[in-house]
Amino acid sequence: METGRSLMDAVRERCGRCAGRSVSICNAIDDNDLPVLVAESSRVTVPAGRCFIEEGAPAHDFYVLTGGRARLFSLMPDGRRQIIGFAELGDFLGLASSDSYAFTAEALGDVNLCRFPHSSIDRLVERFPRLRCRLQQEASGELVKMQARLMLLGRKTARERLASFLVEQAVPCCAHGRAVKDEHGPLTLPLPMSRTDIADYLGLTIETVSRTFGLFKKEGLISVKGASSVTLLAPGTLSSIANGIRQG
Amino acid sequence: METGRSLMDAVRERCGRCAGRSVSICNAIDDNDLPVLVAESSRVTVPAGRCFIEEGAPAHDFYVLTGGRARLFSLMPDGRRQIIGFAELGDFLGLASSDSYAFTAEALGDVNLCRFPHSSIDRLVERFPRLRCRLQQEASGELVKMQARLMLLGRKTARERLASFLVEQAVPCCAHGRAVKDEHGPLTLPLPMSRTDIADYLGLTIETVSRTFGLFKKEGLISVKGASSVTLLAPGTLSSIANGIRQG
DNA sequence: GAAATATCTTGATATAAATCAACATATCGA
DNA sequence: TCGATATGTTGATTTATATCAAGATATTTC
Repeated sequence: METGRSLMDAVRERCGRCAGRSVSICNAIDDNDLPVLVAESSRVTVPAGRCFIEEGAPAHDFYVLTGGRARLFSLMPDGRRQIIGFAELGDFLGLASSDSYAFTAEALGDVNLCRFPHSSIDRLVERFPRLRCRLQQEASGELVKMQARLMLLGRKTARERLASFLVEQAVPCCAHGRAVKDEHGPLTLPLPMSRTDIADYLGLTIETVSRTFGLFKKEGLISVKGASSVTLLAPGTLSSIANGIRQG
Repeated sequence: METGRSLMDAVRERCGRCAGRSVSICNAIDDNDLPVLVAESSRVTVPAGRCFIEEGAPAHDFYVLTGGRARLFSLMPDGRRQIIGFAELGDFLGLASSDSYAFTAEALGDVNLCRFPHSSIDRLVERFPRLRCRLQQEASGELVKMQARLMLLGRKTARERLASFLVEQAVPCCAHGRAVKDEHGPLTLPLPMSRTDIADYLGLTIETVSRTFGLFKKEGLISVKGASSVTLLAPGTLSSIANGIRQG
């Protein structure tokens, strides 16, 4: 059974070591069934700055992000940009599309992906009904996040927006399920995106973002190392600011 | 077969005459199978101003809106409100929730609904696999709309927001699939929501909404009858403004 | 490792939209 | 039908954030 053996090797290589295995939609599929997953998908590597989904282009594939981070955004004709989200490990991309993609996805650093053609997802879903539920769950979670972002963009102040952003970035760094509180002590986060990205994510200008970082620093809420790393010194206070409970 | 006959009568009563039948998720189910749908759901009538979904409450049910309109919103602790959307005929409510609802739903006028407990949807989906696709499609469409709303709230001016709102309200009034253009001539829309609702939907204040209505009126883009009805005199121009192509 | 370039921060000023305030119109209840 | 209440409009002023403009750090390139 040479074929069987080498297939298992391929699977071990692809899914066995995949960092996204347990957090992505792939966790709806048993280890035993991984060969099917491998057969229906292909691995893609995208260098920093390259787009792998283009707004308006025909939507043929879904992607699972298995390494690195990406910015998702739309543009207005005059170049105004709104960043929809920062995709991270395990995120499923391409749900928000009918015939064509509703956003562009661009690698922040180097990015690893698994590409699933729509037809592959159809076959997988047919074979593993649990996957359908998992996709549904993914869509629901995405919708809930979107609603929170509407509140942020429609009704929050610049301070509240930046605080919300920092707390949101901290969530994956925290123990699962726990809220962000002061008691957890300082929390250091990487910020792989530029200030411009943060501004376009929060509906602000780069200057306002920079100034607000400055204020938080002065107030002892954060400390900054070289613009691409922050330490939350008072995560709970930031969380209160984010929710409009406390103003500073 | 008296039972059979009366059941068919009940079905004819409930789904046969339902205005939402062809636009809601129910269109994934054949006429022959409607009795199952009737058995798994119940009709609900909600008087004007009453909430039928409460943000944070445990999410037990989905709803299909079959008459009237509803405002969906979240609140911040200090009362700031963001309207997530205005639900209309055929809309499927409750997808954006995990254990608890992510928004409150409040009847604008009197509202008719079909309530589907989660368990009923599970059974229906098991029995009619096409329904799963339809739900997926519903979620995708919702996500695409949400992304457009992020751009609106994050990057558009007051003029662009109101123009976007008016064009959006016009879509269900247009022939299906056609874009809103000037050639279609004047388009009269009911506006069942208050100015405050519109403001909270667009991330503006009531005064700014009112002033922008005033400007559009003066510029001959719209005419207004008693605050709850607008006529779009130049739908195409409004559409250009909405997309930031033209500023006035 | 120094120059060149890009990114970020900080300051001065402008402005779109918010807030405060008065008035007008519509809706409702007796 | 009329007064009372809610809702919407318009005007004057304030303010949070954008814009304009330098300067300061990073980062990259040779």
